[in-house]
Amino acid sequence: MGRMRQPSSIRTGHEDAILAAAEAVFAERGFSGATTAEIAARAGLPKANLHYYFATKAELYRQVLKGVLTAWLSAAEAFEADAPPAEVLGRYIGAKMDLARQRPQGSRIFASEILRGAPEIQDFLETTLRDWVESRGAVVRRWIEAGALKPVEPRTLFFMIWATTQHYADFAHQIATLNGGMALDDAAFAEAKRQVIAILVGGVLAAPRADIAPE
Amino acid sequence: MGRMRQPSSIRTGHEDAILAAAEAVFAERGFSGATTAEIAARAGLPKANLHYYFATKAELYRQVLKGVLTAWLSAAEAFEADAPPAEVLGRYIGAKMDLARQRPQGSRIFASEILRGAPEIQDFLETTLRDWVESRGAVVRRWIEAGALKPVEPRTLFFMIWATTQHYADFAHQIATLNGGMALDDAAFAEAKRQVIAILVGGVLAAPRADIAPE
DNA sequence: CGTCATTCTGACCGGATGGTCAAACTCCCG
DNA sequence: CGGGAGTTTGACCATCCGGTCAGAATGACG
Repeated sequence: MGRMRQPSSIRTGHEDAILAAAEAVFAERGFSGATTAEIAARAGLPKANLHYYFATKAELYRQVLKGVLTAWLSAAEAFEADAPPAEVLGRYIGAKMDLARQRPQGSRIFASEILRGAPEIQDFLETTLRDWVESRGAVVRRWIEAGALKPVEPRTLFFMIWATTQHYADFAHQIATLNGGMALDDAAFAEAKRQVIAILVGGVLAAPRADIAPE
Repeated sequence: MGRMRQPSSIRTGHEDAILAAAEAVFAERGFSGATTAEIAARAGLPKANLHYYFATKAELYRQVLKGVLTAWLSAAEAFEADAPPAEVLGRYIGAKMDLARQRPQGSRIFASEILRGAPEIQDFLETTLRDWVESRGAVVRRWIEAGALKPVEPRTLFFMIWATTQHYADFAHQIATLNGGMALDDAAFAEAKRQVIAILVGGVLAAPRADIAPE
């Protein structure tokens, strides 16, 4: 509506509509199953118009993925702050659970992309993500050395966190089916979030007293 | 080779070859991305011959899925035996980790199917799986009442187990990339398996002494 | 060896889909 | 009001892909 300068408001408006529609369709159908015709229809535009803004389906897909990774990086920041391990981990897991709840489509696109062998985001995995794992892994190792955590390979812990939190987005259909056919309501999800945090954090936190630790 | 009676050996032989090729291709490309031509080529047969044994791509896909679910049910049996919770859970998680290691393709096809909204296995989810969750959920609840487990919603526990174990199959590419570009070797996987079991079981087992349980 | 069922396969077809294009339309600015 | 940049769109095209089919090859059996 308002008049913008450089990128005409009509342009960004339509681009955003297309990106939103594309995110939904890619999440539902996967890259191969998605059609530009359906994306265009859901964005309320003729197909030719979509191709005016995004030359190819692959290019559009890449733009969508970029948005997804940006959101992921935001949640990843919850791992900052030097606080007690239980607090940092709990906050991080909570942030990832919230992301799975609020933007499940992004998680699904990411999962689908990895399943295909990450043809479009291999670079992200090898640079940004690898660096992230290395730096936070060092933090985890420090906690272990300080006796605050059980001795675990940091990556194993990250994988468990990612797997569990993203499961609530990627497998939401299965979860809903096992919930009587209805998606978890806010209360049920909040409770699941609490329990996931409790189990994971409780699972890696060093036992309160070493002398009674089992095994 | 040998002469069989009812199903000619040539028939079952080719069917098996096609099913194996199909499992690989469906896992790599998803249902939409897979082509009958590639499946046939990988099975060493002309495309028309594939369609002689399996009328449609969807029919072939269903057959592959059936095999996947059968394998899943086998692993699910590890939840039997009335033994201490830690043992039963550990054995079950271990079985699922082994399955993820040995038949990652099956897990990927399942994941891809759920992502699409389970168009082909909705029935399985609503019957077999729902029953399984209900019966084992009852077991978990009994453990909780007996004070052996922390009070958790059984489904939350199952989701965490499924998510984590299947992650090692579904996200193997990401794991490999974060492992320096190489898949986990047997030793690394065995160690991961041990830690996953320790964290999950340790996370739900009731604290050794209630009087020092946090929170 | 003759006959019939099964298996094999190259050639083909129709529909779907990603992408193109030229002609129109809109809007801004001088 | 004139004109050019930016935007819109129906019509169109080439390719890919699932699936068909007729006829040939193969094998089983009396």
